[in-house]
Amino acid sequence: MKRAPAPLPRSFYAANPRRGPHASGVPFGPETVDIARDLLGCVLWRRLGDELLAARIVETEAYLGANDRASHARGGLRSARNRSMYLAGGHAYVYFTYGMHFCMNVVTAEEDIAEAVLLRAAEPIHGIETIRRNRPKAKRDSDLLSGPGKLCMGMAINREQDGLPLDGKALFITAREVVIEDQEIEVTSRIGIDNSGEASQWPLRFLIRGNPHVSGRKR
DNA sequence: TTATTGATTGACT
DNA sequence: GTCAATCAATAAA
Repeated sequence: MKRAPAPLPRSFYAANPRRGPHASGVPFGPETVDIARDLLGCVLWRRLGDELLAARIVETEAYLGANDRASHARGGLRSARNRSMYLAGGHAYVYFTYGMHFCMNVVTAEEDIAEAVLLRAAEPIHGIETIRRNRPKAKRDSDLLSGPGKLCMGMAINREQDGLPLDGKALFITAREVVIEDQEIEVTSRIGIDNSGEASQWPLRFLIRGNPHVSGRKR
């Protein structure tokens, strides 16, 4: 069985949302934006019994808590669904949407600050046979994890992983194995949140430029 | 209590 | 390009 590197330390996820304006132009939540960027290239691991699945993160989006109209925590809302968003940085927030899909976030910042990074797409690097079985409708390998719902389906992530720490046995994230230059990172507005006013335009989506495993239709 | 909508995907024209 | 699937969370009444 493949041996995984050590998980990222909890300090990796310790954003400080009160530090001030950010160079991105977003008027708050500076560090969670940086964590969304830094998560590109990091590896998401999932243990299923004896088997380890792994995928390199290639697309993320930052969600900035109470002041972000697109966030499930907009206006400071607390509910049974978004409870995990208020955990300390370094936990998973997994939710169910459209009656059929799960999406996984990496919670950032301190406890009671509901900031998080949505994992939108990844590139399978280990356990790909199992990932293919989990994604029977995928027509090619670059579609196995090329969207937030696909990523959860392929990596067998569901309600049971909501609230888990990201340095645990069943689910964890490890550091980049190669350098990623700033020029390799593309920044856009977020997907699927058109009804969130100005927040719809904020540059909070990060992806590895030209990577075939990102979300969206392919040529 | 009922109605609307969604951090999506996949099939179809 | 359009649209159905499918249901929980949230909003509206």
